[in-house]
Amino acid sequence: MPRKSATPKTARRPGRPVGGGDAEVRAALLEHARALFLKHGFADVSTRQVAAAAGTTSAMIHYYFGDKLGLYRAMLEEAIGPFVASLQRLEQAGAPPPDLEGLMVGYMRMLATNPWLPALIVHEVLDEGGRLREQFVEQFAGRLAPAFVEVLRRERDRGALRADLDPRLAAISALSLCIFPFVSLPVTSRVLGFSVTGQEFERLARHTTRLFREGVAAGPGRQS
Amino acid sequence: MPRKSATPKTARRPGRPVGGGDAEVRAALLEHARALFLKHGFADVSTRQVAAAAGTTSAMIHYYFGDKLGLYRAMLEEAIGPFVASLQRLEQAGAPPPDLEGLMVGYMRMLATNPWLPALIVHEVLDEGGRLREQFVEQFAGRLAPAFVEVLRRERDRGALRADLDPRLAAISALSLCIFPFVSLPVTSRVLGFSVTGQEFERLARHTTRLFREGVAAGPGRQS
DNA sequence: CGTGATATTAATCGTTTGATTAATATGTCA
DNA sequence: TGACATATTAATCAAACGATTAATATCACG
Repeated sequence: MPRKSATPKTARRPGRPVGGGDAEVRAALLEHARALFLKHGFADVSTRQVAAAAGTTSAMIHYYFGDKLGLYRAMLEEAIGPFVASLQRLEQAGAPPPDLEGLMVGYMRMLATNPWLPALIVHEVLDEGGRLREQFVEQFAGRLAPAFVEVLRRERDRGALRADLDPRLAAISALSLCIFPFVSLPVTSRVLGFSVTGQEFERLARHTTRLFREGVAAGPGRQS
Repeated sequence: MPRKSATPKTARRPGRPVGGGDAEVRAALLEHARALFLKHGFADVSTRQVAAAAGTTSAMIHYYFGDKLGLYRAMLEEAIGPFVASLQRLEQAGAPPPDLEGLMVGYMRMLATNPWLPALIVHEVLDEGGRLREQFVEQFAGRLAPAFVEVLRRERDRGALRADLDPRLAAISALSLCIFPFVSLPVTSRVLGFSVTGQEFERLARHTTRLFREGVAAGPGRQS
């Protein structure tokens, strides 16, 4: 016998819920949007999927963010916001000239601490036609990369680096050494058993900075 | 006055076309599928788009390849086939132990010569949940990476490399130095004015191999 | 208390997508 | 020359998608 209006199971009727005044639905949407969009890409994830993961309906996306792209933008803003802010803070604080090793290790630690960052870089920066690539490049790569070049040029002119070193190429090499081990982790963890957790991260960081300075060759001199 | 059945413009009626016996429609589909899928990703490109670019209809995709995924698989097969074949040829040919520099430069030249390869790597290998990632990893990264490790281990035991060098980490560094400059080219070309055409490629190759051997530090000894 | 702002569900709309089919025209070969 | 294989277009289908709306329930405040 079907009851009139009291559906007994989890089915809920429309209407504002009782408890929370805090925007927990909005936060849940952002959280699951980050997890899903960064894992599978923007086009591969539907608004219904995100809403279901967050325990709500796709209409809430329209309510809080306007549309799917609005949710994506808000998610990215929240994700890279802290990094852009800390970058600005560094620039304004009189720019205490950072040392090479500190810069590299700091950058790597940032990638290791936020495991979703490499995926974001792949989807947003490396991927052709990544949404918001413009913004990401301007606010992030466009400032970090020239800073790297400047540090290298200064160290070279100071005599600490080879005189014939091209700072631009060296910056690209440094960024490659710092970033690629993390964005390629899904592959290297399988084909090489690689990992970057805790102790292994320290080994990677030491190895990378030393390789950049000294290379892999044996002995103090050069060979052949 | 609308004519009865003779639509005068380019509109064509069904039926087998007159000339070609060669499968030029199939080839055109593969060609434009590669361009579009590698540029925008599998999910972002519709079968209608590919068909229109190839000057035909989406029914031809069904006719020649079964479905969208079949077209994608065939495109990838055609794209990476030559590389897998040459890899097998190298393995079977008694494995003439390759030198480090040759391996690195050869790998980089491969990326420079086929400009769509970096995009393929981003979409298929680095991207979480990339279709055919399994196959690509097994046939490509899963063979190239261990080969790299083996070469490094041999050179280290031979005394050419530092005794305390971890071959696994060194292999990851070498791959980073070789691959990342190419996959990050869409970014570095904008923020650093970087390029890898002709003469610039030679400079990059020389710089990279030398940095891997000797590092960036000045002088023959070490510092601090 | 009651009225408007807020938050939520369920239902639905129009579009696009991948896939398929019927019709049609050419090639091939006995 | 007729019959079957091949290749193509146009039309269409069901499903999924993004987006929107109407209904509904609670909250905040006078």
